[in-house]
Amino acid sequence: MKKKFNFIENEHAMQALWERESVYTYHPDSDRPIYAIDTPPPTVSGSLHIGHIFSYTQAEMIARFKRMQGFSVFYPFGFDDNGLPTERLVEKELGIRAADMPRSVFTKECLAVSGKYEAEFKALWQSLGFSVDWSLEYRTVSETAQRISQRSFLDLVSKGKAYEKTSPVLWCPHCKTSIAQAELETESQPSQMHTVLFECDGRFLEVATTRPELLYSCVCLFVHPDDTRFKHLVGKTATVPLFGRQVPIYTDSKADPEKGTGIVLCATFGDATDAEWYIEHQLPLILSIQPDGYMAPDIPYIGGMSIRNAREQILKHLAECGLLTESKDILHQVAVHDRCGTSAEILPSRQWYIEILSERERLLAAADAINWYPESMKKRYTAWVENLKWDWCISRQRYFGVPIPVWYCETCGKPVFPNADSLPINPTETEYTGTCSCGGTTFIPETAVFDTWATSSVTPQINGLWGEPNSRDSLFPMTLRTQAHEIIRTWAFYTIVKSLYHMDRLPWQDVMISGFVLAKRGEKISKSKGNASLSPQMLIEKHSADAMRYWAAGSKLGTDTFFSEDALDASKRFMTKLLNAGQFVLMHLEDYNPYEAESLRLLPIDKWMLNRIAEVSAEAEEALNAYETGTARQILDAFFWNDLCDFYIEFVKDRLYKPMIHGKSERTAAQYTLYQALFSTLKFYAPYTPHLTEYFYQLYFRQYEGQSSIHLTAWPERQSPDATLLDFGEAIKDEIAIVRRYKSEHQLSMRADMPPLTISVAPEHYKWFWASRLDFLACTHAESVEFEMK
RNA sequence: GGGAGUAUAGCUCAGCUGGGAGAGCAUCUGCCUUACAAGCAGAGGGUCAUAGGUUCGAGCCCUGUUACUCCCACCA
Repeated sequence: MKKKFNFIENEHAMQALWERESVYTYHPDSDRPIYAIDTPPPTVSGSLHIGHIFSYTQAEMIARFKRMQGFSVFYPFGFDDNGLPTERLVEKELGIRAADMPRSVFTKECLAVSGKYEAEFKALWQSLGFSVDWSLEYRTVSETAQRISQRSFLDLVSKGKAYEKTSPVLWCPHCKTSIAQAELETESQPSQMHTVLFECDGRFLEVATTRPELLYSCVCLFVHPDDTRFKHLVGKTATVPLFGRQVPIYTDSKADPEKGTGIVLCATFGDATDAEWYIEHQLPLILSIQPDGYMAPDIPYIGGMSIRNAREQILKHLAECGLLTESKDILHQVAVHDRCGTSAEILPSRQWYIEILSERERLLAAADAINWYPESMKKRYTAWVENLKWDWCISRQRYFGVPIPVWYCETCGKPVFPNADSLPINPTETEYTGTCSCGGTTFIPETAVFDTWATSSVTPQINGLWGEPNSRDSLFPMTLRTQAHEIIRTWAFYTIVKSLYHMDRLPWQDVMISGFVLAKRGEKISKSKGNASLSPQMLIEKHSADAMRYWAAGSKLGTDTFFSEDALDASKRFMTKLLNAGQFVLMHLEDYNPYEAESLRLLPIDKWMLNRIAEVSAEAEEALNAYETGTARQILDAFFWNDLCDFYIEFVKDRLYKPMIHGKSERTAAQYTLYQALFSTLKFYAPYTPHLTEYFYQLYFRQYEGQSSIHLTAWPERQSPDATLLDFGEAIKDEIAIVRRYKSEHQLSMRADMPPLTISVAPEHYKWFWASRLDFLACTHAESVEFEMK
């Protein structure tokens, strides 16, 4: 009895083999063309989920394919383990708060926790059989990455692209840090629209607001310049309810006559428009909300309260004074911080920015110079760039991150920067020893850190060790960036910005954008939403890595998909089929030696099979060159299942078993063809199911083919196939199908005898049919067969 | 409100530059066929969301409509 094949044990064995033989090591001195992949370093913010497998596996298959195409593949892996996401993970996991301890202590905890998760991540990728060269692994918190990140910053400062200013900035009161426009998410929340009464010329003005707690910060009212209802008010002043202050009434075209009462109050700051007005109309600054999310202590009625309490309290007072005329329930779209879900506020503070608004045209042109796969993803990028409203704020008032290498002169406030050779540097730990241009010698260190994107946007430079003594300049520009579509506006965008500024060139040639795995209609699987019930580790242990990979390759690039365990049945079915087919072929190759190639006399059907391989190779290659793993898999599945298993093997089976009838050299011809067919099939599927294909390679093909792994062999030749021969194959398949249908319809066994057959064939196929008659008879169990020309 | 995507068999989806409507799963009917019953051979099943248009010809191109999804904007 044959022992049942254990796919999972085989996977462990093959992974050990790959490591032992350093199959995936990148050879910088190779004379092959380089194919460099800018792999996404997953954010260390929790465990990985099925969506990661989906998108990373699609990219991994490309790495394997490109290797077989003859490229020297640079396939690194990294972890993005600094910044707010990691902080939040650590705070949650350890039950601590960064603010409660010295930064050095907290940093130590972060390194430990992220290190633990990274080991988990790495184990997962390895258990999926990723062909990564792990010696190229990087962490964005590593010294080298920090040095490159700081070098990036200093380069931008020197080029005038990075600047600091005090101005209204998006602020998360929960995380107590500035945030970037890209970090906002919109959330629907129930709220109320309140109408409050201002007073002007002894009459009441109705003004609608959703944020009455900001009345204290009201600095003016706006009406639309064309709004005739309020023309008489323009230029006058109104009295803020409860607080009694006089504020001017101005016009601005952004005041929408249709919204609210047509009169809008401007507070510093209720929303982004307020911030714009503040700058455009040079309004005074009256702050209500503090960085910690509480109201300033000196505000009457609501000082020191939380925003929520302040709102209730102020409404109570307004109502008591008869200054509140209406409160209407509405569903409100609120901008929240994507990491914590807290409503973002706008506060003035000193932050560092990277200039992007002024370079819009250049950033748009960059999109045209990059190949987007699928093409439509480019529009997401251009739409984002066209709608930018703020320069990119890169500073964060947080703890665990790359320090911003800046001190400020105590005398004049001017920023000063470290020497390039002192990087990485932490200004809170190292004093600035120079002298300011104003003569000042005392300096205050910047305590903020870079946003995580400020560092992850230089992954091409980190991979290429930009500016380091051992830099790998030959990697630029990288060939391929792979990522999911949700971070086009962040990671892809910021990476392009940085490469253009630093090197005046694009970071990569191609971008491959994968879709998401959705849990149910429209819902994204993510750890924060708690629906990642199926852990990748468990699925791999239960179903095998190859099964997961085969599934991940199934959908069209860029489109979202659903996952259910049932979908893995198709994977298992395929793997069993490949296992059986492989074992069958090898059984018949036991007495075959490819080196003893006597003068081969291939039958037409054998030649057809070889031509089909060439054809399939070309078609699949074309799909894979466009990063369409799903399309390629369909082509391969049709070939393997229909042409090889159901047709060719059945057709030549008798020849293999009965050389006394068919002839010895005819049997060898079938063996030769099966050798080529199985080997090619294994190569075709090597990117998809690397473990199972490697199994057969090691078991049999390695002794003849030389390479230590199937993954170092070349993609099957794609010499142009003979079209007439391909037609002949289809014709003979049709004839076999007719016989099979006849038997099926008459409820006969496939081995049931058939009466004499007469087949009419195309003249150009006649001699090939004739040469195939013995195979044909055996396959159909017909008593005899005649071929006549059509 | 702006942009993008999707709509094809009961389910999940593929259909490239316009000419045959397809695959897997599910259902049904057969078949123990010296690799595989986790298989094989078949069958049924679709007005290709909808209304128009272009064309000799439209799932595919154009316009409108509807539904769903995603991204962005919208906090008066």
